[in-house]
Amino acid sequence: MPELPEVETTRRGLAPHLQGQRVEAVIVRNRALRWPVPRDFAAKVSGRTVRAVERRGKYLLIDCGTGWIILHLGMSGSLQIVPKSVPAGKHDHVDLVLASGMVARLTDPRRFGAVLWAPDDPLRHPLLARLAPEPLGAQFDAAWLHARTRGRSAAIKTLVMDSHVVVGVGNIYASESLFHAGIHPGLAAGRLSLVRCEKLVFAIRETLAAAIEAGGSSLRNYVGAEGRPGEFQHTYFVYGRQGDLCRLCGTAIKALRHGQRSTFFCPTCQRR
DNA sequence: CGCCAGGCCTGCACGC
DNA sequence: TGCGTGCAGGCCTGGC
Repeated sequence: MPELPEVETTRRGLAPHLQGQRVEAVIVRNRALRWPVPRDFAAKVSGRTVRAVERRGKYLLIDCGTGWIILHLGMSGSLQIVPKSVPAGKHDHVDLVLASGMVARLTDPRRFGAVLWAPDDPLRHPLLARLAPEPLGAQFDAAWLHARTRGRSAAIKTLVMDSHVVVGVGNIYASESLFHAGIHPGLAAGRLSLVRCEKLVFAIRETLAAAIEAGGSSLRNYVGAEGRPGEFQHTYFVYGRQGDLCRLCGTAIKALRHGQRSTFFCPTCQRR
């Protein structure tokens, strides 16, 4: 589910409720996430006051002063702020009970998400240490994308989703960005010219920024921290639109598979 | 029943 | 030898 825009939407919704709040208690109902929630997680976090809620790629980072919570929403996760009187449901695995009387509650039916503890700089954690630049940051530019794709024969779609090339772009926004850049998803990445790298970088930034603006996309069960669904899915040009007509040229949208993931594109607007 | 689903790690065989 | 690459598999539940 959540790609960068959904994670950023969650971060923005969460931050005002968490910042400066003391975590009175931590309830772990199910440790069996993507990786087990550390046994001492509750002990590490209880009693700490949250300094900041940050994000790196699709990871949420909660600064507890004495260490950081590293949180990933996986495929089906969401993190919501609710009053602590709200009873926990079947898929509510972790609660941070706040002094304010609210809880930050992690819900994740498929349990592909993660809740980890980093005693120091979370950016040095093995999962984060080798991540590519942020797509909305200055480091991610045409020169970077061009350099990272030289000599690569894999489809550009695959590389756009590779966190060593750029972080945060998942299956939906990869298809959408390539559409906006006019690039065929199956193009061998190494054949992308610098000018087209420029277009793709621009398209990725614009697509993600617009999605954040819309509060992310809601497919199935995604909701932001305040429980509001995102609206960006109404703006899709290609994702999930196989057989529907291209909003720009009227050609039927086609589907492909790259690395077991479905890809959608307009055969007229997108060229190799 | 089988297949699909927004993520991401590991491991394998293969070809250069 | 060591990459890059495309797979399959794993972690899970739920909807069609």
